[in-house]
Amino acid sequence: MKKFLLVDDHVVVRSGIKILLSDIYNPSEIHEAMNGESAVLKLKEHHYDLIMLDIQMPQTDTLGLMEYIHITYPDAKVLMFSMSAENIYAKRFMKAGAYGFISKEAPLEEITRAINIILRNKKYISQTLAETLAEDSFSGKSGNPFNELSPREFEIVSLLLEGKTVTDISHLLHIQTSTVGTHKARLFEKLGVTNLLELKELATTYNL
Amino acid sequence: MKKFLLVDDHVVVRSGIKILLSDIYNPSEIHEAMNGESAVLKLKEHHYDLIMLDIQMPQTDTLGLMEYIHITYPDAKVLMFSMSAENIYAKRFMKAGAYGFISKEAPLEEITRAINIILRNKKYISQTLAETLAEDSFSGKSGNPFNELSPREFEIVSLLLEGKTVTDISHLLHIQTSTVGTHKARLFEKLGVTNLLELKELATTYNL
DNA sequence: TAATTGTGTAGAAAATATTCTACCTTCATA
DNA sequence: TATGAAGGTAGAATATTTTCTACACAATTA
Repeated sequence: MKKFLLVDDHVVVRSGIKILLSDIYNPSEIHEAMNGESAVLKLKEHHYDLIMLDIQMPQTDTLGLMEYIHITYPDAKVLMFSMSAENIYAKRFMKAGAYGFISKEAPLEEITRAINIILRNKKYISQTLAETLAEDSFSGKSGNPFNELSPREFEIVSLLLEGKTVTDISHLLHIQTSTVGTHKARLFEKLGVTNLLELKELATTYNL
Repeated sequence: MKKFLLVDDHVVVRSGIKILLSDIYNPSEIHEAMNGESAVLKLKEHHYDLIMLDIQMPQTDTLGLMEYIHITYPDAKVLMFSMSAENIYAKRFMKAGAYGFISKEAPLEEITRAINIILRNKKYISQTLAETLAEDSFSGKSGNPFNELSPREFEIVSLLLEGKTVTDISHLLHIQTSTVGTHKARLFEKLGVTNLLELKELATTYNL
């Protein structure tokens, strides 16, 4: 009897994963959370064999949540779910302790495979992610300038790309606007851009 | 016995909607398509009571698909599905003949309501969309929102899209920054955007 | 013709963003 | 173990942007 936790803000996505899971593991117990807060509460009360976590949720700092889970429950196995194709986020989440990263666009069999692998206590690495990782491991140069960013800078660049302002971000992250400003300036410098539109363009070419 | 067509590239989303639909209408026949091409083929062979169409699919021009469906099957009822919240595209899809537009973030009841309303041959308009539409319906506006701009506003929007700042523009045009600010605010209002990134996106969809 | 609407323009005040400097930590390494 | 680099944080001073209000001048319309 496996116990799962689904964290996703879309009711249709949760339903979809739910039937997928109950197709593979029957019987199984499946809990749902539609945001980080409720996920944290669930985790306090239950032990799960697998946590499936959507990386895009409004009002939720998913990377932070992933880190929290990893620190608080080092044995927890988290499979990150992304709406967009395999992207630059994958590596960061893996570094933060995720057991796997998969796109919702992936075929059913691959999702199933990922889940099975993780339940056998191994990390799931997709083909494309494996290639990216391999590429970086020689050549300290990653080719992708976004990888030069520190975790905090990356967090901020993501928010900036969502159209958030410096003030928005300072509230979201509970830090001063000057701090956000500093990060922003440093990351613009690292990426070699001078304004938001250039940043956007750069992000697009690296499909972030 | 209702017949549905789901067009979405995500297997989990399709599954989710599927159980939602079969909860509401039982028995029902539900077909799936994971891209525009396969949707077109399905439409040639079947008549559907409702088509649910995701607006975000890679390699698919969804607005074009919507127009095609509307022209080819004028009686077809299409409910657009968007991953993001109610957005600037809604209006354009409605104009292209959609029967409704709903965010996947919407609560289950609202999705259900939308489907029911459309099956009763009425268009489903969300509260927020209704407000936007009501506003324009007075002015017989053209398809391209950029045409609503005054010459000066258009001049400024172009410079903004080149990455120029308000100050840059005030120098270029020999006017005060507050003047540029006023134009900028008015044009954001007219275009229904709230930040530069949204403006950029809108401009891109109209390949400006 | 009088009233209204759309445009282009700013001044002033308020809100935001940027810059500069600086202080901790942590971590790698000479 | 001392040294220095990298990262996260701000305070303060500046600079820029936004907002609000207002006014003039068409063009349009009642």
